[in-house]
Amino acid sequence: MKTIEVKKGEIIQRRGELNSKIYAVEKGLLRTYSIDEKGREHVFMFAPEGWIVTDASAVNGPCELFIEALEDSTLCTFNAESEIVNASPLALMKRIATLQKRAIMLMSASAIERYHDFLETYPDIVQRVPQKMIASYVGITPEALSKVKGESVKSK
Amino acid sequence: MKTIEVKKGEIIQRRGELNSKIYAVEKGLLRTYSIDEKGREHVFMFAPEGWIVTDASAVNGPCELFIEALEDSTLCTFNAESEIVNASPLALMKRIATLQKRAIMLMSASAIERYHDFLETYPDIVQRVPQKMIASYVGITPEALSKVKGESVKSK
DNA sequence: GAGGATTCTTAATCTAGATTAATTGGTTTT
DNA sequence: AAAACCAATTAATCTAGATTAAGAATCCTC
Repeated sequence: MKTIEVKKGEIIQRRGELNSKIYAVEKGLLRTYSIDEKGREHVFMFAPEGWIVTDASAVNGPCELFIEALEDSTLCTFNAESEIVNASPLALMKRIATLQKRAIMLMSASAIERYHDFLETYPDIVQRVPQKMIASYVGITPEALSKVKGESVKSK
Repeated sequence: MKTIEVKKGEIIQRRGELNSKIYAVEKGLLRTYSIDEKGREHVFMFAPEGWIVTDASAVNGPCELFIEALEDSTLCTFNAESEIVNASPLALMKRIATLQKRAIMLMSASAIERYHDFLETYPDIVQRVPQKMIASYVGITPEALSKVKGESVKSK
């Protein structure tokens, strides 16, 4: 385990890399995202202070996700291979619960509902990330996000 | 840990129940699903022989998912609370990887692509589950699934 | 601090998939 | 074996969100 500092905009991990690590965010803000065959980015999760990030694609295979610093950040890094075995199964279960909820939201909720879920999940970061990344997390285009936000304000 | 037999159509666990368990399918076929506020079912996963099912919503809280036997099945049940701590972190990581892939598919792939992903994920169960449950797993209506399957046949 | 590049928003048009509805074939009930 | 019900398909219409485009605001960079 060691502590590292990363600059805003730095890409900490790229798809295809083998040395998958676990990152605990002490200060700052990260995001993870995938890029599909059509070259589109999809924000998978954000990680502000106190959150933990791993690409769980394969414990000993190439990773699927990119990890990027959205702000200058301080991170604790753990070697996934060795440390994961000792990681708390309860922490992993929490992670599974979050993912389960995410998948269910993507299946059953509308764009505006998923936006509100984003606001609940990350109450403090709306001002810190660009709209287009929020739209990507929600699973829609930035244009559509502008539209539904405008509509939900009007309808009040 | 103990082995139980369940009949086709039996609901093994309901949303809101507290005694969350882990089920390992020895024989048969299960599905898990959620029901949203509009009363719609969403198939979360299938579990044929060799698969494991848990509702990971909350380790000690009420569960989110319903679990139903789609065929007469034989299951090994483990008490989640006590056994989860000893569960292999690697098995949990595999589960996280599956969920991560599912969420990414839901964000970035079209209905027909997600249908093909279903076929890859569960190569042996197409004949064993009704179309409407496959459609629900894919995240579309049965009508839309009929349509896209018809189109992909024609285009060959 | 001017020029260029992003970002955000609004609007017009388009499309994947939803909704509604009708038809057919199976299954279960009695 | 009818009656009633459920599953699957097809077609017509509708809608949430995508795409395209254009203008205004904000941010780098030289």
